[in-house]
Amino acid sequence: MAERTLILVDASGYVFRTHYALVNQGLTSPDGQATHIIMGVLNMLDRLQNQYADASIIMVFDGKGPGVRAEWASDYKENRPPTPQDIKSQIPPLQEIIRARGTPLAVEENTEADDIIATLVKQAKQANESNASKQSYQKIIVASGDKDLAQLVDEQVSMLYDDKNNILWDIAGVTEKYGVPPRLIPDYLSLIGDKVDNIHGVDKVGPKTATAWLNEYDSLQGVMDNSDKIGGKVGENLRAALSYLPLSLKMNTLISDIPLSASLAELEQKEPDTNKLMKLYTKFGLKRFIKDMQDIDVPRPATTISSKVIGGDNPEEWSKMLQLLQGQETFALSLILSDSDFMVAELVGIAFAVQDDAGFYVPCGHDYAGTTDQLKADDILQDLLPLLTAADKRKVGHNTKMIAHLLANKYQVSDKDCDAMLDSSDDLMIMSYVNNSAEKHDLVSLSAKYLKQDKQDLVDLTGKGRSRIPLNLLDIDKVGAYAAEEAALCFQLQRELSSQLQKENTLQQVYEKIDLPLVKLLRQAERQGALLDTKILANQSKGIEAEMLKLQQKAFKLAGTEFNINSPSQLKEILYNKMGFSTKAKTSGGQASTAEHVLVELAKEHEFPGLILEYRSVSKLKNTYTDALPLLVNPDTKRLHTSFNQAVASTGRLSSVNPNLQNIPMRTEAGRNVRAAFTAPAGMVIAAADYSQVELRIMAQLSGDAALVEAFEAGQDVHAATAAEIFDIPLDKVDRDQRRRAKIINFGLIYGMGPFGLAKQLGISNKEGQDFVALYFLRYPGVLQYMEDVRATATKQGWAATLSGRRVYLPQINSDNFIAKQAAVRAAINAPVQGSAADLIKLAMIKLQPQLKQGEAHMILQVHDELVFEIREDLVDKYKKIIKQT
DNA sequence: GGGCGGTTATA
DNA sequence: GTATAACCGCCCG
Repeated sequence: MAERTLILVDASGYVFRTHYALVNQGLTSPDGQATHIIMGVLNMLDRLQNQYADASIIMVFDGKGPGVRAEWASDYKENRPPTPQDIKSQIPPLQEIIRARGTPLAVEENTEADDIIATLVKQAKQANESNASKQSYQKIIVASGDKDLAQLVDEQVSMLYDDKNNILWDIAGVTEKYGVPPRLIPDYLSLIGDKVDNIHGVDKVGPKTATAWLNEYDSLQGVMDNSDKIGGKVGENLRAALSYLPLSLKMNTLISDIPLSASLAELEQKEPDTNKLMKLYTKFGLKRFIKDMQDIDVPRPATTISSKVIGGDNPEEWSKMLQLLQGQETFALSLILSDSDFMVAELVGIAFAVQDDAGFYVPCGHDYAGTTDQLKADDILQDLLPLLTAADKRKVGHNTKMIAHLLANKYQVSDKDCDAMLDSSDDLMIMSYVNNSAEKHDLVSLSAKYLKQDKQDLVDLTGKGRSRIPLNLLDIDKVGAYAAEEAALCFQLQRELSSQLQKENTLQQVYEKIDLPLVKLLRQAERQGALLDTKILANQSKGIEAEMLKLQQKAFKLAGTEFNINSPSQLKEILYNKMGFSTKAKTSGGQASTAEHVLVELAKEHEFPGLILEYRSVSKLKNTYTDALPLLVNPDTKRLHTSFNQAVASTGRLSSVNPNLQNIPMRTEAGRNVRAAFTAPAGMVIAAADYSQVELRIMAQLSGDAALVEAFEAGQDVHAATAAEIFDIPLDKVDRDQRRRAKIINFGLIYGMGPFGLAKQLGISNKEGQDFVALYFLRYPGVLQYMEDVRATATKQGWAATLSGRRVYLPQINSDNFIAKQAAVRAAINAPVQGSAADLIKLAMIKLQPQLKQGEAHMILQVHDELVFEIREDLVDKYKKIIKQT
């Protein structure tokens, strides 16, 4: 059992105490709201957390509402003056801040903090006695200046009466202070009474008399029983009070069995929500707390790069900076953005470098209390735009598409200016990708690889997950040092990567003629976005939900038990242990697989696996598409903006994220309904153009195989032609199954499939598979030759090349691990095919874009061999020709 | 919350 | 038997 200290803070008590202590300090937030209580209580909390570093601290507040004592005595607290507005207004934000700090907070409606504390004390003691409890409390401390709470003190519980001077009372301490032990505190208070709370005591009895009586007769009951022995006026008063003293005692006794909405075990310190916290601190002008949060020790390698922050209080510096940039042929820039989503991001600051060892940072969007003066983003960009768009000035950035998005989205920079900027920029991410797509392209990796420099990592600055602090809330100097370093490293990297590309002319060409010019088209397509009919999808979701429920119920019935149908591991248990199906395949983890192809097999013997397949298919549709896509529609543009990643796919393909619009369903009827939700605005239509059999055509081109080339040149159905060849029959005698099998071979070919895989796919024996492949290569000897060539050169060089000269490196092709090596060989065979097709469509996009007039036709998506456009209805024929021709 | 395995959507 | 992205469950810290 873990042992620690539990501190229960009478937060409401502190609220009142700090109010009267600090009310004259005039502390306010930027918008004039009083903050002295927030400040005072947080200071107290910080003190406690520092002093009791390992303690569990719970902040306990009074809840709204009259509470049970008002039922017992209708005049309870009647003499209290109304709570000052200054106090009332600070409690909700204070509680919000405490919650954001992750510090547990206990508050219950119609309940006083004292009673909650008494209840928690009781729970803590029970935990200490229980063997089942995971947590025990070595010490229980009640932090309060309120004498009521002194009654809780015993061998396990002490009371922190004054946290500043660390005055901690045990039983002896309480006894010394009040003259009676803690257990008699309610009795003591009842005799004295409380004018303000309207708890009636005995007239003329104060602390002295109360102490004396209690020491004589041991308890209030004892005093009452002996009331006739007490003479004089106080004796009379005591006898007069006998009727109501039991009620007073009840009022003064804390209640320790309050039903709590969160038990002690649930009141745990959590990770702070730093983002929210920074916002709250900023809102209330709590500068010290902001500084504390920003004061993160960033592990920094010794850097030789100097940084300078250009503030808004010094416009001449900015002018000098601009002049400096004007005099340069090349400058690097690094943008600090508020968000990774290009549709949302705003500029926080911008860094420049014109030399290897220095950078400048111009902050403009830091947004916390206590920032130094900043220039305005609009002014900076207005001054900068001529430089950014100047054709004779080379800009260097990392992920320049993002930079252009920001300018276009938030700072009204025109498409023309964005294009002009991108046309005169180098993108280090793209340069690295062209140089070697198999490596990483982030600046930390590039700095390490090309410059042997240890670049500061962004997460060291911001933290991650819930504790991440957005860059606009981070200290200007810290972000400035980071951004300036980044800009200087970009400046250096451009030189290194340029010379790297120049060593290989074909790579230089791929960069200049394909991947770099593509950046601006992708930005436009992403910005244009796709229009989505969310009503259609919402309807589908509803239908699917009902269907899922039905399928699930049926499946439970057949299985004879309920289980999580989404869990492969639970399904595996049901299928193979409970229901007795035989396992057909294993997962990579060695477990019995429940993958689609397995369930298809099992579905032949029983209804159950088919139900699972059906359920999976519809739940995939719902979770990934019909439910998820509408959530990603941008509220401003009402469109779906994917982001094309130009530097992840090893072969040169693009990929699409947030959302992935390259895997919208197509094959099944229900899936195609998702496609139907992609629409065009009035007067426009969606149009798609795709290459026919592009990869096989490229295989024909690469191999020069006579039969394959001829099939395409004659305009034949290539799968039928292949069937005719290998089954040795006339083209017009090929049946459906023969065509199907030929198609499988053709595709397998592109993927570097061997006889074994083919046999499995076609459901034939390994021997038949071998015969098939042999026969294929007999008919297409050029293809065989090509594959052997690729295998040999890839093994020798470590890479394979596409038609445009793009390289696909295969790090594992000389691996000692046979499996890994074989996989690399297959990738080597596929890479020129897939990669050349990627080059081809990229070139087509670049050629096409200038022919698409604004407002008439827009490219909105690329799906590997397909381009999707939005075209004005009346111009479809015109653009159809242009697109097809191009 | 992060990472990974399993599964499934696309070309 | 190539290339991707996203979702869910599950385990870990």
